[in-house]
Amino acid sequence: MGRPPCCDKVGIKKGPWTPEEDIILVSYIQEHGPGNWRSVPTNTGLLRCSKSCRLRWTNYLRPGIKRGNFTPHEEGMIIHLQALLGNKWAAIASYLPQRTDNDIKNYWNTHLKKKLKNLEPQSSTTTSRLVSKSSNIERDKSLEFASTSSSAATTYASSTENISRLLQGWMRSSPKNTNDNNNNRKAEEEGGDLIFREGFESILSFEHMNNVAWDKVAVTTENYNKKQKSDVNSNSKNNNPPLSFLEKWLLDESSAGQVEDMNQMMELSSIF
DNA sequence: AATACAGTCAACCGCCTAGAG
DNA sequence: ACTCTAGGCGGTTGACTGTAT
Repeated sequence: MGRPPCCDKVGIKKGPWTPEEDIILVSYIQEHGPGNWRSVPTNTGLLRCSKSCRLRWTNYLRPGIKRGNFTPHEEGMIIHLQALLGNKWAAIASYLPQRTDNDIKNYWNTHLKKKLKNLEPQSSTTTSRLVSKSSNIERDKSLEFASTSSSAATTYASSTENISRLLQGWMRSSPKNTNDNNNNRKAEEEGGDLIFREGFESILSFEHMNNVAWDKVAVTTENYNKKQKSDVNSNSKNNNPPLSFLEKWLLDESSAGQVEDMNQMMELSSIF
């Protein structure tokens, strides 16, 4: 007898999410906070399984997600961390809070693997040299992340982004924002209200919006912030090394590529 | 213009784990 | 101590788009 499905698959919808579904999910999470995914389909009427709801939230709708091109620094961090941790995408993502594990995994599989393979004959000795090389190659490229390399699903991708921006607008409006969140969004602060408004107006322009409980898609961020707090607490219990060290190492842009040999890499590995 | 091929990425599948009962 | 289940994770798939021929 095989493992039972995570949810009753009869009548479960699959495939890409629609804007309407996103709004329903976002409004529900806004009210109840993320978690208890099992009850989400039941309570919202979404014909999606709980896993699908969780995935959609964590990978696309969650506030603070950065979409689009990876910067050379992010790229370097991913390469460093992949060398240290292996394909532990969730662990790697925990050091790139604006990126999702899925995004990092996709980026690794589609870009970095290839890039490292191409560089391998020239420099097989150290990961960090690879980082340095790849960083240099990309250094002159734009750091902007507004447009993605592929325009796949462009129409709806922008809608998703708008939902995310809307949520960021909520987060900004909350006095409980963490310093980290504030720092991460520093660049977005300029014109933030405009972005918020644009996102909001864009969402309002969707068809079929009459069915959405807009009174629920409202001001309070209490539940979400509570969850965020508890997530911060639970993160302190995970197996990751102290962020203070990694911050020093990873977040110091100038240090990228300065670790010259594998011995140093191994020293770093030993803390894990 | 039509077709084939390659690249990208959102979403699914199934296994693993932690925690509740 | 054991079972059950929700949530988390990594691997993989398939739809879609862009590019080459």
